[in-house]
Amino acid sequence: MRQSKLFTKTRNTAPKDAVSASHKYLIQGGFADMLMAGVYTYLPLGYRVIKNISNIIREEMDKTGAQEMLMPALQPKGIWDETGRWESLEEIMYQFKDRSGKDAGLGATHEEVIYDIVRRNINSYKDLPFAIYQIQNKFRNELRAKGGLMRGREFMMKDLYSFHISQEDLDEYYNEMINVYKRVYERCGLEAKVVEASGGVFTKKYSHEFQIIAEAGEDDIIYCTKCDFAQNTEIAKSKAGDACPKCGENLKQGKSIEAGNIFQFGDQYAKDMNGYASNKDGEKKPIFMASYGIGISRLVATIVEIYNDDKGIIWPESVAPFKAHLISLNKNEEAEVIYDKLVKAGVDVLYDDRDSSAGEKFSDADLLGIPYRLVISKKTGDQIEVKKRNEENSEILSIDEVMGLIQK
RNA sequence: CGGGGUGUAGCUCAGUUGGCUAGAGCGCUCGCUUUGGGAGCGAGAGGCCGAAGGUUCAAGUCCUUUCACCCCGACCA
Repeated sequence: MRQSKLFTKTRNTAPKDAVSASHKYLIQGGFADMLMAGVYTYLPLGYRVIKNISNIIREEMDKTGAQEMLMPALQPKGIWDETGRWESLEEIMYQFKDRSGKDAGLGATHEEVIYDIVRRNINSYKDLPFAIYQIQNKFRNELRAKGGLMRGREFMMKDLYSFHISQEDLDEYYNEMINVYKRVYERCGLEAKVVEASGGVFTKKYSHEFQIIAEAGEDDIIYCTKCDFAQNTEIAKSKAGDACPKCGENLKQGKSIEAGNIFQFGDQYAKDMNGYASNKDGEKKPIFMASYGIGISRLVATIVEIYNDDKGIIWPESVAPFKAHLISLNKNEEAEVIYDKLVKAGVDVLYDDRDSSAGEKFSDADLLGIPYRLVISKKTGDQIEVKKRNEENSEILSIDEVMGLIQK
C-alpha cells in the first residue's frame, strides 16, 4: 500500500476532547472516524487491525468446533417478549415502530434470535452439544458513549452461543472457553484476568468477565499480581492488601477494561422459549445455553491503551495493520525497487512514498506504530535501516536480511 | 437524566465594553528552493460565526429556544 494513496491522512493534532491514548491516537492516525457520539467508521488502517483480531478469534473459535454464521441486527419484538427482555432491556436496546406500526429493535445481543432457530431445529441429544458464533455490529443505547472506541453505541462484537443437553456438559464447554478466551487475548498481546461477576442487566446468572488492567478502564477490580485471581469490586469479598486466596500474594486494586464476558443461562431459555430435545432415554430435556462475547472494537482500543508511548501506537505484530513501514527519503529510486520486492514476497508493507519531509515521515511512522520501520535514503545505499517501533536502536541490513527478519 | 464545558475555514484556535469588508497557525492548490525528526519563500482558494427567533442604527459578540459534541455523575454487554 502506498501511503500517498491511503484513505485517510494523519492529522497533526489530536481531537480536542480526547482524553485516553487510544481515543487520541486512533483518530489522529486515521484508524477511525466519528460519525456521531459512540458511532465510528473503521477507516482502512483501523479495519486492517479489526480483521487481524477477527481472524485470531475465528481461528480460536473454529478450533473448538464452533461454526460461524451471521444473524440479523433488525429484530421483531415478539421473541423478546417471550423472555421478558423487551421490557427489561428497553433502556439499552434501540426500540421503535416501523411504518406499519410493528415494534422492532436493533440487536443489543442475540440470545433470542439464536434460541428461536435452535428450538425449531434441534430435537435430539444427538445434535448436541454445538456452538455458533458471529462477528457483527451490536447496538446499545448507552446513556453516554465515551473514550472513542472504548464504549460505543454501535460496536463490533464476536458473540458465541453454545447449546447442551445438560448442565454438566455446559460446564465443561464453558470452562474450556475460559482458556480459549485467555489464548485469544494472549495472541493480541494482552494479559486477561478472569473475574467472577454479576451478569448486569442481561442475566442474573453465573458469569465471568475478562479484564485487562489499564488506567483508562471503567471497571475497578481487586487482583493478584502473581496469579490470575481477580474479583470485580462490585461483588468482591476481598480488598487491597489482603492475601490472595489462591497464592497468598498481596492483592492490589486497580482500574481495568472489560474485554470480554461470558454467561451461563442454563435452562432459562428452554423454559422461556420452549426449547427441548430428547435424551438417550427418549425423555424431553431442556436445551441449555451459554453466551460468550468479545468486544472487538473495544479490543482495538484496549490494545492501544496498553501499547503506546508519547509518540503514538506500538502495535503487537499479531494485530498490526501492516508488518513493515517502508520510508523513502530524498525521492529515492531504490525504495521503489525494495517496495516491489517486499510486495512480491507477500510482506504487508505500507510504503511512505509521499513527497514530504523526513521529520513528518518519522513522526507519522511513530504515530501509526507499525512494527518494523524500514528507511531508505542516500545514506543507506542498497541497504536498509531497520528499526523496530518498540526499540530505540536501528541497524543497517541487506534486503535479504530484512526479509529473513520480517518473515520469521 | 443531573452538574460542568464547547460549537467561528478541512483541523487546532483567537476575536476587547456590540462598531467598517471575519482572523492566525496547520492543512489544501500553483511556482521555486529544500529533504535523517512535523522545511523555506512567494502567490492563491477556502466562512450562512451550529440552527431558529428576538433586542438594536448596528450582533460572531446581548437575550430566548433548540441541536450537536466533550468531561464528571447516575447507568453499563
